[in-house]
Amino acid sequence: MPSEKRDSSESDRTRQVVNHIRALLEKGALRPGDRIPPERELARELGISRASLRTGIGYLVAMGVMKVRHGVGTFIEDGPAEFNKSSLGLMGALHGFQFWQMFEARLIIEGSLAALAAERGKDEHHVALAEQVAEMFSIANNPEDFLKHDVIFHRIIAQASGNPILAALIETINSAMYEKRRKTVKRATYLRHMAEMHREIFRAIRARDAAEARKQMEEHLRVAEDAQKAEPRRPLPPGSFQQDGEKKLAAAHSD
Amino acid sequence: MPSEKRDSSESDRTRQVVNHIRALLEKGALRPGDRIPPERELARELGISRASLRTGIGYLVAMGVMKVRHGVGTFIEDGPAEFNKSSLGLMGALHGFQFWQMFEARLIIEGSLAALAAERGKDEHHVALAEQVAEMFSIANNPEDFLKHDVIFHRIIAQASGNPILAALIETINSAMYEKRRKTVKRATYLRHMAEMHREIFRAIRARDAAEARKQMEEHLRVAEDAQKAEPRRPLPPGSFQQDGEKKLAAAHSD
DNA sequence: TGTATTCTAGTGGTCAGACCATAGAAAGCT
DNA sequence: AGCTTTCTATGGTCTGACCACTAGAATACA
Repeated sequence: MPSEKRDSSESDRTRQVVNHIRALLEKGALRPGDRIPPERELARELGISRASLRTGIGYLVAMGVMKVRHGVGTFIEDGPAEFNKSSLGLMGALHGFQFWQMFEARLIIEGSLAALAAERGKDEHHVALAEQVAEMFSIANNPEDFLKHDVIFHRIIAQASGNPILAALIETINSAMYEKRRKTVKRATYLRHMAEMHREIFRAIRARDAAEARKQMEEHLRVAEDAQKAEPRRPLPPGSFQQDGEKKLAAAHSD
Repeated sequence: MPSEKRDSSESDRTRQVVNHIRALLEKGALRPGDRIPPERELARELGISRASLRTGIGYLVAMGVMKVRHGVGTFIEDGPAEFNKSSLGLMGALHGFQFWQMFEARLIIEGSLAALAAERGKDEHHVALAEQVAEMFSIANNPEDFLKHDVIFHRIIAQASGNPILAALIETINSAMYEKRRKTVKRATYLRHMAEMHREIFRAIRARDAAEARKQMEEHLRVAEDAQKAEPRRPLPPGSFQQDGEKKLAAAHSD
């Protein structure tokens, strides 16, 4: 008999819970924002202990599919698609990610996202982008607020690209970088320049000029990276990535 | 006082466990493949119940940082960096990912990966790639084995790119597609053509021709996608993605 | 002596039930 | 009405017992 593919990382009960939820999601019986039944009740329905149910829920929470609110209930995540915020940080700790690599990944993905958005963006996206750009200009002296609109601007582009998978990936990366960006932008004196760059990106997207959109986005991100680099080098805060770390090729051949 | 950023998805005990492991990873006291102490023992050390410890471990397992082997022990994951295999599938069920979107993401990321590999690849990578290509030619009539070398080939390129973050992302995507590819390749009669395409990619990388490497890779993936599409359309197997699904813009504006 | 079988210690998986902590709703007070 | 207190529902944690799996040791067999 051909043995079934088993992801040995999940035990039977956990798998049972995950499949149950997945089935409900695929059937459309469960949608973002919905609440699932109380643990005691759902455990009884599934015929498993509450502890096992909680293991399965924890698994789904860790993957960014569900969210638990103590004293309130357990819900299907309803924000933009992304992997769990801390996942990249943990993987960084394990595999020695470095910051320039995050910027590189961001440059590649967001560049393509901008190009796709130029090709596929609808009017509603153009409107939303224009609004964010306008906001950036109007409050160009409040770094905190500025960053907020910056994040939304990029998120709309991801949305406009029509590829939610790439959107989820970049959302994960940006989440991991958010704290650092927040500190950087705080002392930024170039917010107006930033706003102008965003406007250029927007114009290219609205003009459906994919190549230009990519170019502007890449330039924008390079400037952002340089600004980051210019930051005073403080000792590594807890949870940051390593400064260096060569990896061996060995693992690549694992069967 | 500025309130601390709290990821409300993790309770205190879970956080405690995750931070403990993270700290050990960052300190280098824990490396890929290492085993952590037995649950009963570690729980006592941390001063928490075994149940809580297990919650934390489950969290780390779900994020692909650890792996549990029943009856043996709990280990730090030692394979290539990637998010949990089922994460993309779950997110797909939740956000309606489609297959063409996976191919598109793959095209973009692997194209860039090939270009980076051309720029940064070392001799050892060239050697390893050549070996895989040779294997592909030699066993071009055994689809199962062929796919194995195909996977390794792409993994080496990711490694050679020098960006483990992008490598982890593509590894996650490829994992999610593996089962489907396995079925496709089974009836493939064009394996020799595939091998030739891989050889072209390899040559471009060895010649350090980034543009050509990207071009060849993209062409290769387009052919692979067409082969996939030519597959007989069977009813959606459990765990697959939806056929269609427009998303609203609303979520993008969430604060 | 070498091999197959059985046993056993170690370790993760599940269960049951109790009690704690939190958030929101309801009731009571002024 | 508006504030405070209490109650209720729901998730969080603990304890300790028992089940299930794995690997290696001990044993039996040839």
